[in-house]
Amino acid sequence: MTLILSDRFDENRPIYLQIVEKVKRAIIRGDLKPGDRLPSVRELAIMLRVNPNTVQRAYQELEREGLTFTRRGQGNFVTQDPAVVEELREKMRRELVRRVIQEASEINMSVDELIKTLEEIRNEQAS
Amino acid sequence: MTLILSDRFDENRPIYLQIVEKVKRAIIRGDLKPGDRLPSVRELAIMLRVNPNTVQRAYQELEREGLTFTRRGQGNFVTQDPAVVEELREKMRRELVRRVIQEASEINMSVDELIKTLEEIRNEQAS
DNA sequence: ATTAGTGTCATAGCTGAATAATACACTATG
DNA sequence: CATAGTGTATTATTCAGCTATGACACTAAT
Repeated sequence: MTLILSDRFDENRPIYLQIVEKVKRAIIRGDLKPGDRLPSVRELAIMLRVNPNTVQRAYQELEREGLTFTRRGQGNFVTQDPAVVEELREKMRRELVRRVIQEASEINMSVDELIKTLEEIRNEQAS
Repeated sequence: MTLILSDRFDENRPIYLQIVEKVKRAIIRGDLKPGDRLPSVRELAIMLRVNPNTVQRAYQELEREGLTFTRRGQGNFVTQDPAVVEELREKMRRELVRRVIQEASEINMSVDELIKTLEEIRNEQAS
């Protein structure tokens, strides 16, 4: 299956928004390609152990954002437009970097320190 | 005042937990030092425009975690133990780095790419 | 003693998120 | 046509978070 279902949900954020994020990441990774069909509402509900209504709400939000579209009786599909996917990819990367810098600054951690820590981890992985 | 109050709360996470995080960051930055008195429940409630009960809940959580203590009739204070503060600092730094690596991997962004992006930003700032 | 400022507790009410259980319309397939 | 699998909608219920309000005990200062 294309959607990671391993980890539990964060109890402190709405599940339907976490499903939205999960699908977005799958699209960015290419696990869900343009035109691909998403799991049906009922399928994904079972996989994630949530209510079908919750998945439905997530899918509505994805469609509202233009990332997916619906064919009644058939299912939900990833947008055909690769440009939209690329835009999403860049947006999420920028947002991630922006957030980490912001949060680091709030605990007196400079970009330099951030980089050094990441380099250490990279070098450990290499060994 | 020692606590940043500029930005609004994230509507998707409990306010009391966001207050907990806010206080923790102030402690790590040194804006709140060991032994320092926190704003009173009512004071902070007004500053953050929330209900005093919500601040109270946040303060209870901070005390439960051993970061603050209470003197009835006097207020809440930051723990006297600098080791506890240092431990918190290290924990939050580690957690931040761990999270960014995790989230990056979920959108096919390697540690290398992360570092390169951060370096670009650092160099821009230097100019 | 009185007063003002603390933390603390209790009750009630509101709202959004999530669940549970149905039902209905559409589409493809046999 | 019948069936199974789609999305969609409705209603009811539960729960956590938050607010509003009031009250009480403790502490320090006047």
